[in-house]
Amino acid sequence: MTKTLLDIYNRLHAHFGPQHWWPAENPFEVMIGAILTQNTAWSNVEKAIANLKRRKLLSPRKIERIHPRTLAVAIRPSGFYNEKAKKLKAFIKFLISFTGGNINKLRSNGTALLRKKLLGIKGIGEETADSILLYALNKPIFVVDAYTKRVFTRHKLISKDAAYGEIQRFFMNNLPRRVKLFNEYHALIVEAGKNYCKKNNPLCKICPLKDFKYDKNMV
DNA sequence: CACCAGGCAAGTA
DNA sequence: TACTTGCATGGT
Repeated sequence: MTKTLLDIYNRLHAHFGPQHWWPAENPFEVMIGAILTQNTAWSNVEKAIANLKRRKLLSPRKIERIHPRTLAVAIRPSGFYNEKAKKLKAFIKFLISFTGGNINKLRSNGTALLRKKLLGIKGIGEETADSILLYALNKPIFVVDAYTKRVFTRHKLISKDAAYGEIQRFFMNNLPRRVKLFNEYHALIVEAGKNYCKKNNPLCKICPLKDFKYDKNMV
């Protein structure tokens, strides 16, 4: 039952190799990056993060105190900077009120509670919440994004109109609940989506999943 | 020039 | 509920 999704994972991993996500120095940086990368190329997020580091702003207390306009200027390269400045402030406000900015204390809470809390913050939706849970807090939850939907729809493994939660359950119900696996799998899907499952290229000849024989009853 | 990128919330019908 | 639109930079 869990065999086929694992087979796809193995195929992708053999092709692309380990992805080393999330590229950041610490969990706090992961959380900031998760917000900054919303609908934005990662290369632009890197510039914004570098600006924050250069200005010594990459800490809960600094972002708590800084004026939104100043914060917006620093994160400008990541786009939607006024919106994202608000989002960062809202997230930090939650973080400080909830655990005083202590990440370990944050991590000591259950996944379901944390997810609910994160979704209550203006600017954090399901993907961002799950990215924070998995990549910053090491919680076993599967991250779904546009690539996940595109790749698995193209390969006819999920329906076109599947909601976020359905797709997430599809993976979580059919894979061993391991943080490392969820981490690597999502990153590999992103890599596959970037490289192969593009628009105008649905039948890519070198797609690593091209000749993959899947079982219709895999789930 | 157009299109896209590791989304989300608010508005409309 | 199911679309649509605003938000914005930087790479191809």
